[in-house]
Amino acid sequence: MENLPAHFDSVFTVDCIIFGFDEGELKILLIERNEEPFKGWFALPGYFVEHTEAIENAAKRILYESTGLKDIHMEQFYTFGALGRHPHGRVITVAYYALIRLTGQKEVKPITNFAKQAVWMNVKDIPQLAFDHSRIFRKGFEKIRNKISYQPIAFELLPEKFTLTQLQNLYEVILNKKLDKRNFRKKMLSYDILKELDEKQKGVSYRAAKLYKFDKRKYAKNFQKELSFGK
Amino acid sequence: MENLPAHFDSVFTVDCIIFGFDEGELKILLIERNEEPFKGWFALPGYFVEHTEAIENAAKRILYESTGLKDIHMEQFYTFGALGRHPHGRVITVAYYALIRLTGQKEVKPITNFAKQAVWMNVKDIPQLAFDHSRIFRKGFEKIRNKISYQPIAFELLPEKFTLTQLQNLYEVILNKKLDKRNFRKKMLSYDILKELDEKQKGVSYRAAKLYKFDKRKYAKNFQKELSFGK
DNA sequence: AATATAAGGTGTATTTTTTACACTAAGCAA
DNA sequence: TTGCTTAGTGTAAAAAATACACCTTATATT
Repeated sequence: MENLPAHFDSVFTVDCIIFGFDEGELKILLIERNEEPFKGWFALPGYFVEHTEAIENAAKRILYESTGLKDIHMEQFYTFGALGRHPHGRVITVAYYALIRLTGQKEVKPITNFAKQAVWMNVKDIPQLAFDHSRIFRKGFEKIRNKISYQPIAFELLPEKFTLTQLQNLYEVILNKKLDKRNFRKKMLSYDILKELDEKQKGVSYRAAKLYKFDKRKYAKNFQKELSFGK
Repeated sequence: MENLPAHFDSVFTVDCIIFGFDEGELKILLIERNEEPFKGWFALPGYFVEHTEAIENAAKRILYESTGLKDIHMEQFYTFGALGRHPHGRVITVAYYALIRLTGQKEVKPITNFAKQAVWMNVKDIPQLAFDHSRIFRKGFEKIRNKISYQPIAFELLPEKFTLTQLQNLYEVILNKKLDKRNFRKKMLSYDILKELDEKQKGVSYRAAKLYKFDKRKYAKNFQKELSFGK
């Protein structure tokens, strides 16, 4: 790397908040650290970024190593670079979140590096995390909470076919408030971004609900106009 | 820096989009590069981050060196780390924007490092920039465009005392659309975050308008409730 | 077969918010 | 005094958001 002064080099890492939705609960994947510092603490999955890879690639790699999944919706949301956030020196951390479909997914392949175990933990029960990961988590959670109101990210967390009640539950968990069933359905359907399937829920011991799919084509068509200007 | 593997070190920098509003135009500060690569091109002000400083501090330093200003509203908005974005190797860049009061400000102290000159350029006339700075600019501009609709950032760009017409002009320039005067005033005043002053505009060759101030106290009081939940 | 259980699914009236729209008032300059 | 330029103001209509309760349907239980 000619011309770039080496004394400006910094250590930096990517950390990921991996969200999943299962049994009505929003969860994130945490690893239990096997090494100092913060041995025995829970932490967000993360790792160093190589000299030769793009940041985004590092994020994808971490997701793959934590879950075995590829081609997942990931988004960078903030970069943490305060002094003293890592006990061994200044470390820059670029934080991403990922939204994955937990339902149907069998097992999560746990990380071996630095990790004793990997667990899915309800966002309502997250303990104090290693380093400044509690802060990172709060910031990322806030990000998806804002985003869900104007971008179709909820569908990344649901199975491909879902009921309106499942969709509403997910909104309720992320927004942390109860929503009115009739108003929710009216509004969601008015966006005209769902495809109603000729299919119903199975294996429930009560009246089965209709299944829907997110329709990317309709979404693109109907929200193109969002970009143009009214008066 | 014991314990952290040196081969993960990366070069990284902070770049700033410094926005100013003057004579009805939204402008950013650009420097003309004096050195290769991209000698003679315009670029965002930026510099390497030292080992021993927090990212945010580097951003403040760059702002100070470019404008002589301190205690300015700055916000980090994205980190760029693709391969090939710098011809001499992989460079990570954390991007910030700053909102400053240009009106009343005399001169901008130009950067000497790497810079031939520093100029204020209307956001509508930005040429192709060095490196991937065009992309950084677009992303930052988009950020403030979104943000202005739900956060009181406009006031950072206006003089302390301003007229409603000036405020509306600023919204129009950032949102890139004409707004209705009556509706704009009605809505803005309904937020109850402005203090009407017993003072009028001076030095205009037509009827002088009332001056207003942004009232932080009112803002805090009235938008506390935003955080609580309705049904 | 009848009944109980549990969630699915639906409409309307009210309130609030957003939009569209045009003229008079004030101050300065010629 | 007249002309010019921007300041400042209200109302009606449309659209969006909210509040609210009952019947339907599928399964499980007796």
